[in-house]
Amino acid sequence: MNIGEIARRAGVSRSTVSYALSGKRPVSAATVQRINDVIAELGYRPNASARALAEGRTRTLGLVVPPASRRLTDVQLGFVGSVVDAAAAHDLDVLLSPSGGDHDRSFERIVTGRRVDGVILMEILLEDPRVERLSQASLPFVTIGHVEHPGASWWVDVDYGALITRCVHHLADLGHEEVVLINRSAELVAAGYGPALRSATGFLEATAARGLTARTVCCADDAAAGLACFEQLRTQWPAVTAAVTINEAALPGVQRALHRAGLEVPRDFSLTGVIAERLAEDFHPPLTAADVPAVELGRLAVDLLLAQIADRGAEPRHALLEPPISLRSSTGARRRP
Amino acid sequence: MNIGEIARRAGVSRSTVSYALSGKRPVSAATVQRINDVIAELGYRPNASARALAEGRTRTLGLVVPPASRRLTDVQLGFVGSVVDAAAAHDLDVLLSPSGGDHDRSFERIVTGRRVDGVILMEILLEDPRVERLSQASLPFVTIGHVEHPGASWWVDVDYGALITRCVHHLADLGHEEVVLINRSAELVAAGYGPALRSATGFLEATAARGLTARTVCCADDAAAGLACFEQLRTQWPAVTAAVTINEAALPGVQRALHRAGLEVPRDFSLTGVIAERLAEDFHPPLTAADVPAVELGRLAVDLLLAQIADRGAEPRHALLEPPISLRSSTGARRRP
DNA sequence: TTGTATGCGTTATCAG
DNA sequence: CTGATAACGCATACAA
Repeated sequence: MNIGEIARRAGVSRSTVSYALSGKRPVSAATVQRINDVIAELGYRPNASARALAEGRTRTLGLVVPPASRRLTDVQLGFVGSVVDAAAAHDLDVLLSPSGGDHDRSFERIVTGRRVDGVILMEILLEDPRVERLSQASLPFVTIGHVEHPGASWWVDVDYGALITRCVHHLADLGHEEVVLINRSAELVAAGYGPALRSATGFLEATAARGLTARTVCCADDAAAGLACFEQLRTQWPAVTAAVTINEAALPGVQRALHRAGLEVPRDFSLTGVIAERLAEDFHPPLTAADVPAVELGRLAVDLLLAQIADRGAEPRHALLEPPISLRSSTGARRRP
Repeated sequence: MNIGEIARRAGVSRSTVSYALSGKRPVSAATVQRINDVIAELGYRPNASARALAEGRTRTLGLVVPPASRRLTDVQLGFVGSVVDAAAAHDLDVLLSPSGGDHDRSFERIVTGRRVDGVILMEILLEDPRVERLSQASLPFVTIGHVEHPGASWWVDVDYGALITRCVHHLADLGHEEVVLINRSAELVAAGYGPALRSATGFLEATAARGLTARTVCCADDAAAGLACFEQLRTQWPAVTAAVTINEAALPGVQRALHRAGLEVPRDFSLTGVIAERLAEDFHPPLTAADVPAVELGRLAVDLLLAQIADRGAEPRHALLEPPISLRSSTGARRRP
């Protein structure tokens, strides 16, 4: 079932069928009608590989995701979903590539096999070899997150530093004097994971600026770690009255630790941070937090990538989002002892 | 950068390069060496579209997922991750297609555009038009979940009916006499979602067999619904002392409702069901439940699909998994009033 | 408005 | 062991 067969049955040449389908050349109404009838009857669709070969583009976007072994967070899941949906809205398909670190077969296939017209890279490190690789491959790409020295590259990100700073000011305004940052895991920090490092920096600067005592703790991405982590920090720094966090997966454990310690939020303890909207609302009480606009970021990444593909010489663009903090019910004035 | 360029620089013909790469014809060691040097120097990789066109296969698998608007549950996320990883282990890429219901452009592209060698379909309904569509397209496919009359099709699934039955027997053995099934949403039930319907059937049969009073309630897939749902069922059927659930997303709400009602698990109330392992362990106390082996199901689906692609005339195969119930701490003897 | 011819980059068949 | 050359199915420049 190919274009030749359709042409034969419709009594026209193959190019006429092609042009009738693409509309890139006028075709008489009667001919179009006949062709469409045959196509409808046989359920014909152009072979994607042949079209890609002839056209020089695949109508496919690559999405590089962390391997399944590292569980996806809610925010990451939001990225994937919105990228796929945004691409579908443009009639583009999405090819998934699970990529861990260095020499990844799947990643190499994507980069160098001309399987995709462009790539969206998520969960990158401050120094990420994959960004280098894509640059020299001269394949259009957009990163969700930005490397330390983005130079002339395309990216979208959330300004973790600014958001954490806002959280700290909010707590300071409420009278808190000793606060803790519950960060992502020590491994991620050591590997150079941007959100973790930029949050830490923002936290230290903001607490210094407001004269607060700052504590920082790294916490693995699961509930058990959240529980252990919180209990430890309570015994180590009993004067801490508020926490800022970017660790979504630890929240259920933090919740349990608060309950177990008999702390009521926000009366006895304030909690805020940068968290996916759904999780912030699932918390009890709902978290005052900056909601990561994962869906918007994903859509934006697709938009930028398409702009870059359409005009490969275009000036690099980026977007650094700074969503407002949603005031819910998890922060309050520090209770004087 | 194509195979002709490599051939030219290596001083051989294009076919020799092709055979050196595929190994489908003997090539002298010296020639292979020379070719590999050139390839390494230029970083050449065969064009995937051209190869697919010539070879008649794409080395790509299609994965049909629910659209992002419907949030993925933990179990579904497990499917996606394990399918992608299993495919990568076979050097296959995965093309994602978000597909809601009937005539979906993305789904049609996949099915009829020869973009993939086979398809894995997840979250299907008991009567699913997409299964029909794939059948008549004679494209190899495997479903995660099975339609009502699977006939001669390939699928993998968890035996929800059997697992729920086991949960009921477990509760009956502990002396519970009035139990409730917290099912997925009413919309899913109405649409004919297999796990929801098979769980309901298994629940009713098992409770009848053991002479228990059975209650059933549908609950939307979020924490707020879980909370509302649980409070409602407590007032409506105050004699209920245990619940069975397959609704992961409602669990945080159920947890809060239990706490708010002052019920201690398992002393005052028992809770069990079919739940992703991670969520079962995150619950407080950890849930006695049948862990959905999402990773194994995904891997199995890929294996079956590859078997089908390798031998398209093969006898259809399927796998109905019945994982054991992990005894944790959320079920106990009914407390006599 | 339509038809012919060529190229896209590989694989695979047929000759040597 | 290696080289020409014909598919694969489509898009498009060139002719009419």
